[in-house]
Amino acid sequence: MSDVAAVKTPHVGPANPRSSTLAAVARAAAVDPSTVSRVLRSDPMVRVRPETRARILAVADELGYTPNLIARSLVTRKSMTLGLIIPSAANVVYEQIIRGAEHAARKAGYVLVLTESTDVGAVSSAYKELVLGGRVDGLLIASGTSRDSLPELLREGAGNCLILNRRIRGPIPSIIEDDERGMARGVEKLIELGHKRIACLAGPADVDTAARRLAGFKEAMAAAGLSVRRGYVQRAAFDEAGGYESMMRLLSLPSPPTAVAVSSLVAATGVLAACHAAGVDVPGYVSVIAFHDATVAQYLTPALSTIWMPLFELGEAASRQLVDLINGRSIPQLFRMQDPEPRVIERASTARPRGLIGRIT
Amino acid sequence: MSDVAAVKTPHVGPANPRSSTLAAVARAAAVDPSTVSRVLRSDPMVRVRPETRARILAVADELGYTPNLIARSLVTRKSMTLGLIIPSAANVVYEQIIRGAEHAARKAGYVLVLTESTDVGAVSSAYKELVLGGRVDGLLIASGTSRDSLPELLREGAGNCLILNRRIRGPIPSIIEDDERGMARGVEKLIELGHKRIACLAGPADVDTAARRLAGFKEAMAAAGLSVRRGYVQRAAFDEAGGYESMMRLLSLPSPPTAVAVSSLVAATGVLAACHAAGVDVPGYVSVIAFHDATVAQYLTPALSTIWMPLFELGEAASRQLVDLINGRSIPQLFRMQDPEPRVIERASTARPRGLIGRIT
DNA sequence: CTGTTAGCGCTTTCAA
DNA sequence: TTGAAAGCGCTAACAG
Repeated sequence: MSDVAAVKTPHVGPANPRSSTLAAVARAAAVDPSTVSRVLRSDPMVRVRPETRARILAVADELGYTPNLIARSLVTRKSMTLGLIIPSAANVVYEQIIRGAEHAARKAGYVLVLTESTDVGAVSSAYKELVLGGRVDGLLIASGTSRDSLPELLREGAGNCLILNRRIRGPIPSIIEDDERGMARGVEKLIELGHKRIACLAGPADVDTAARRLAGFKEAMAAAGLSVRRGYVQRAAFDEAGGYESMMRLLSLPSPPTAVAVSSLVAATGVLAACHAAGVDVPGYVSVIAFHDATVAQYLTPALSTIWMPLFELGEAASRQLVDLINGRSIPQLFRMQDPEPRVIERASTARPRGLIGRIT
Repeated sequence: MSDVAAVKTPHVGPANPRSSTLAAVARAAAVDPSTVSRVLRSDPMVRVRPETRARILAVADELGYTPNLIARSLVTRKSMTLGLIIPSAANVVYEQIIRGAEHAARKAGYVLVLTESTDVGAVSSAYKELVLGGRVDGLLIASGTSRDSLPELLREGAGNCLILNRRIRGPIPSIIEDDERGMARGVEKLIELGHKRIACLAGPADVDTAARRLAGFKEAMAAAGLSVRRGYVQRAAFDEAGGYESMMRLLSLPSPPTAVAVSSLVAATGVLAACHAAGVDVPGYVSVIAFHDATVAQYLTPALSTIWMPLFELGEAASRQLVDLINGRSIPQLFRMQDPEPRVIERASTARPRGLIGRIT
């Protein structure tokens, strides 16, 4: 009764904005903190008198109460947060994955946070900081470009991790697109148009997706009984400069291709630039098709034909599987997206080969 | 002595990967937890016997100890995390900001997490979840496109927030680029080339940056004694479609401009596409310059002249100021980046006006 | 239906 | 130089 005990600020520290506490709400509503906790989490299993609930809700609202998730995490041992590590957020391809992952995470009650890191070493420290530090319950790893470069830490059973859009040796499960099939669809379309001298502008040799897209190219060529000519497979970085240079090399070949399948949408921008610089007409002289689709494709000159892949769905599936993993359900070690299927979007950059123009219908 | 007390799992919950605890390290090193804490945070103020320190370090390493940041946050009341809310990570413009913000945050000992949200309502709930929930110490808000749309919550003194690249009425401080100056530089360049009939492809009327870029356009025109013709200011969304449609409208004018200053790099892609579709040569018939620079600009057809802005530096400054704010230092209510200065990067999309070709020099 | 009792893992006075 | 004790804000048994 005589204990006036004003609210004390125990540790000084900078004045961060802080919501009132659960205890304060309890006091004001004249109930026990545990009751407030039950009501506010609206645990449906728990029965509380409507009148009490109403009072608590009213007080909480009046006091502008927001639960301290840090405190909650400490006791529940879960943060209800998923982490996504990406090499670069600015890639139109990743954006679709991000949106899908975000969507599915939210649907499962999780928040998604992104961390950029090109550096594979950073992935390992992010794992320690985020997962072991308790800030996220699981990690989607879309970074670490090369096939075998994930550090030991991750290869030796880092829990609650999922490799996204990449297949890596080791115990961590992966979820990937059917890159082989996607690329094969694109090449088949080129073949269907009448092309025989088809080149592949493949990505870096040590990148898993690049390898699988190249495999799809080769499969489709072989299936049609077409041979891949010398110099028709060019390795290039997945960026504009890589596409530009590789295309220049292709054009300088004694007998250049009549069509090129490009492993990356960004690189394809460089390919078009190279053709323009070399005074080569697309698709008159050479057809171009790119892996992955995005809005920008239809605004390039000429509008770029693309291979649409289920990127949004990949992101969704990744979040769903990670949540399963976190909840102790078992998930496949390697999941390959099969649905919806890749499909070719024909725009202005593909046409019948130059040799055939005017000769066939 | 008889107490064998095996490690118990108090609450069941899914088996999240958990590092060993500080208490475990203390036990193994036969010291008090507080001593371990002191050593591991390597507080330089605190003096501990080298021998003890070494032992603790060794044990911690052996046990693979990673501090639980959640627990630490609960007591220190800081998460050492900064949040960045962006409308879309896929924009090349934001990428530069993100990198800068990340860089400065890390330098100050903070981790940066991104959250995508176009929806302005989501900004408000993110504030509650992240800042009030204690998950981040401060928030950089680059979202909320329209000038006045930030919800009440934010306008009435949300602490530890900084509006990034946007000026919004209300108590929250902002940090912006000198958009007026940047756009003016671009227009001056066009004027210098001899253009008089210059149009501005401005962004949406309710977006602050768009308004300021348009202001810069008008200033530069007025300063040169040039009038802005009817229909020469087009409003368009900051995307490819917006640029495309607006350029088409400009081209259908009775007397079309000889040069266009475009408020957005993404929209400029649409502008080039429109010119191509309309059979209009760039820069022969019309010159195009775009606000903001990125790698892709030099690979468009034709290579796009741009106005380079200090985006990386903007991100850096934003993080720095937010950290200051968090630490109780005062920061300017409105900070306008002045350094480094905007500069025009001339590429192939700008040239002397068609009327002057062959007539001057 | 609600209160009591213990902590989650860490930091931080205050003593020794 | 180190230990003891208290507690951050919340949840989750277990009683009542």
